[in-house]
Amino acid sequence: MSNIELLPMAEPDSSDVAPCCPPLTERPFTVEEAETAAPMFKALGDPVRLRLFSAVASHEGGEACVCDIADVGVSQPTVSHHLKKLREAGLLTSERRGTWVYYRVEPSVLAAMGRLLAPPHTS
Amino acid sequence: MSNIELLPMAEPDSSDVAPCCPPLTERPFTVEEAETAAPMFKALGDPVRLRLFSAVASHEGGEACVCDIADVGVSQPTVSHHLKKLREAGLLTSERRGTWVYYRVEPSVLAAMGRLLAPPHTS
DNA sequence: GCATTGGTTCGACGTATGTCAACATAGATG
DNA sequence: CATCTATGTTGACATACGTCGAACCAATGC
Repeated sequence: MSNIELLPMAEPDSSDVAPCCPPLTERPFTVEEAETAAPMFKALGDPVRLRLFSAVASHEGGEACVCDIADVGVSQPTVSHHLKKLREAGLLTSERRGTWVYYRVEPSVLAAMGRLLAPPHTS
Repeated sequence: MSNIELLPMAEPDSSDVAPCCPPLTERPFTVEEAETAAPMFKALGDPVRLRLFSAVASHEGGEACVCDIADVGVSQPTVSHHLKKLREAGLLTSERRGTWVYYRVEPSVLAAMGRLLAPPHTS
């Protein structure tokens, strides 16, 4: 049911993060809105990055070690490069724990992008 | 009132667009899924294109004349170039009616992209 | 300390991209 | 037909991007 809000909510802004822009269909984007939102789409606009992001997002707990997702057909420096791009776009965060580096998705960003693409009321 | 499908449908591949992929968080994308979905994100990954797309999508009836949306700060050939990119990505369709050319959004694509970004079940 | 494994950073290279000015095309209008 | 307006296309240019190998840091184990 609607037990989605029962989480401790450690980060107080984790529910309304990235109120960057209204749905694309609501009104024409301003220059600022476009320059804020476009980098997120751009980051997902490469097949390798999309696979890396999907691999992290679909992994247990939305978190994955680089070693678990690095098999995407390009060299390891290239994987690192793409993960950095995803980090810079705000879609992923990274953390080193001992030997390995773990990447996790920023759930609020996913929700915000989904809201951007919400279809208009097809009444 | 569901007369949306009464159009002649000149291009046969414009109707079944984008049952392309599951949500990004469901499982790691395959190479094919990534190469299908990435171009759509890529097309929205430029600020000018994002503004053009939003301008069309938010216009009355999801349709707009080029002359109504061309004021985005770049030259007219550049606008035309970006609209072509959005067309090639399957996000927009164009149609000439008399003097003006009208662009409209492909609603199914919007829905498909929104589904891609659906957040995981936080149960 | 030294070797090993995991991951990032650094150059370098070829290709793609965004942009414009100039030209071309399509309808409308005289 | 001539001309004007609205879009699209072409060619050129600077910049950004994706990719790799090599060099470099970070933790672990000998």
